[in-house]
Amino acid sequence: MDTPASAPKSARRMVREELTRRIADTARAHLARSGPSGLSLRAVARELGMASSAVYRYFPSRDALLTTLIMDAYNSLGEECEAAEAGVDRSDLARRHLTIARSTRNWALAHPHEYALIYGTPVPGYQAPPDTVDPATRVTRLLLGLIADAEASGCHPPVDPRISASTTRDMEDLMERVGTRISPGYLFVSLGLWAQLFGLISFELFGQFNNVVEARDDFFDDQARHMARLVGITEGD
Amino acid sequence: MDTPASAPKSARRMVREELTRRIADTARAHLARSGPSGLSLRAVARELGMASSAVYRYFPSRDALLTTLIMDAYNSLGEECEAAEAGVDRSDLARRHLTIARSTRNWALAHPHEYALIYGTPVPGYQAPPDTVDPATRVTRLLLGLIADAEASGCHPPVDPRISASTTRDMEDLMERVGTRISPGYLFVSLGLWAQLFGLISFELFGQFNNVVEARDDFFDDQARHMARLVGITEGD
DNA sequence: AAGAAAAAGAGAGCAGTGCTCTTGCTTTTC
DNA sequence: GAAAAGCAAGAGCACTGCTCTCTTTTTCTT
Repeated sequence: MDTPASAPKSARRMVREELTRRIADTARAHLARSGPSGLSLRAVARELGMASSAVYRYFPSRDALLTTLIMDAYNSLGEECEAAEAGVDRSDLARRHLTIARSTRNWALAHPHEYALIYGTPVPGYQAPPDTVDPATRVTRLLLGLIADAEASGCHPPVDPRISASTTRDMEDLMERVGTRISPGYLFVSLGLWAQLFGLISFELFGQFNNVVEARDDFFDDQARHMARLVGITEGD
Repeated sequence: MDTPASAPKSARRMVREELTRRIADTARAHLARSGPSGLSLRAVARELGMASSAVYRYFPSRDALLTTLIMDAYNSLGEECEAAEAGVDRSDLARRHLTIARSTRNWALAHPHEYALIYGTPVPGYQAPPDTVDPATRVTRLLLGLIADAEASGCHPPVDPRISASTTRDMEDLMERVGTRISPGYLFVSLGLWAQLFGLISFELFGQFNNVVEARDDFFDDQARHMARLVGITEGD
C-alpha cells in the first residue's frame, strides 16, 4: 500500500495527531498563564473533557509534554526571526542584525513563559533529547550567517579579541550547516554578542532591570546597535 | 533588663532562631539536590524530625522559605565577590574586573541552583519583597564602583555608544550609594557588559554552551578580558 | 464478513505535595 | 499561681504525576 511517511494518515492516526496537537495547545495556554511548574496534566485533561489517564496515551509523561512545548517554542522563535530577517536587504548588515535582535526580544516579550522554558532555568529532571538540538540552533544559525556575511564583506571587530582558548571546536558543524567559515577571533566576539543579546532579554524578562532601566524599547535598540558596532557592523553600510 | 536589639535572645527566641536557621540550611541542601521546584517543605520537616505543620511556625509559606534562600544567595554571592575584589590593588582596574567576573562565575558553578534561583526564571507566584533589593545589588554596586573608578582615571569605551534613550533614571540612587557618578554613555556600555557577564554564565550553566564551547575556563577568562577592553579597561594598566 | 489484535478511554488507587485547623503541651509573662 | 503566648503534632482538604485494571472502539487479518 502506498503509505509514504508524509501522508499515511490511517484515519485513526489523523484523529490521534489532532488530539495530540490539542493537548499541546491547551498545555501551552496553561503554560502562558501559570508557568512551567504550574502546568498540570490533570488540568489540561479536565479542560479537554477527558480522563487524566487518557492523556498518557499521547504523552508518556509530563516531561514529554514539556519537550514538545520546548521544541515548539524553539521553532516558533526561529520561524519569527527567520521570517523577519528574510525580508531585509541582505547587504544591509546593520538592519539584519537589528531585525534579528528585535524579533528575538519581541517574541520573548510576547511569549515570556515559553522564553523562560528555553532560555531560563532548565526544568529539574528534564534532559533534552537530541531532537531538540536542531530547532534550538535556528536563531543561532541566523546570527552565524549574518556574522559570516559580515566578515566576508570586510567587517572586523574594532577591538581585537586576543583569544588564547580554542573556543570553537564543536562549532565546526554548525558553521558547516550555515555554509561558511568564520575566523576564530570573529567567532569569539560573536559569542560574546550572542550572550549579551540573551543576557539583555533575560534581565528584562526576569526582572533584573526593574527600577534600573525604564525606556526598555529605546534602551534595547541602542544596545543592539552598539552590539553590532562591536562586531564591526556599522549603520549606513 | 539590658536587651539591645542585637542580643535580647529570651532563650526561647534563641532556639527559635537556631531552628529557623536549621530549616533554611536543610532547605538549601535540598535545593542543591533537586532544584527549586523539588523543594518540599514536607521533606525538609521529615529530615528535621518534625511534623510538616510545625515548619509553618517558622516560615508562613513555601515562598517565604524561598525568599530567605534568595536573600541568602544574593548575600553569599555578594560577599564572595566583595571579599575577592577587596584583595586586589584598587588601581589595577583590569585585575579588579577579572576578579569580579571570575568570582561571580565560580560562585555560580559552585551553587548552580542558587544561581538559578536569583538569575534564572523567577519562581511563578513569587513576588520579591523590598528587602531583597539591597542584597540583590551587591555585585552590581561592585561593578558600578569599578566603572566609576575607571572613568575617573580616564578610561572611556573604545566604541562610542551613541545612545538616544534615557537609560539611567532609576539608577541615580544606586550610583549615589556607591558614591560616584558615571556619565550616561559610560554607564550604558557598562549595562551591556553587565548583561554579557551574566549572559555568559547563564548560557554555560543552563546548557546553551553544550557542544558549542568546550574550554570553558579559558573561554570565560578571554571573554572577561575582552569585555573589560570594551569599557576601556586594558591590561597592564 | 468474522474473529483476533491493537489502540483508546475511564476509573480507582498510590504516594506525594502545600496548607489549614484543631487539639494538646510547654514556656513565658503578668 | 493564673493567664497568655508560643510551639508541636495529627488529621484532613484539595491537588499533583503516574500506574493499573477494565471496558469499549477501531483496525488488521484470515
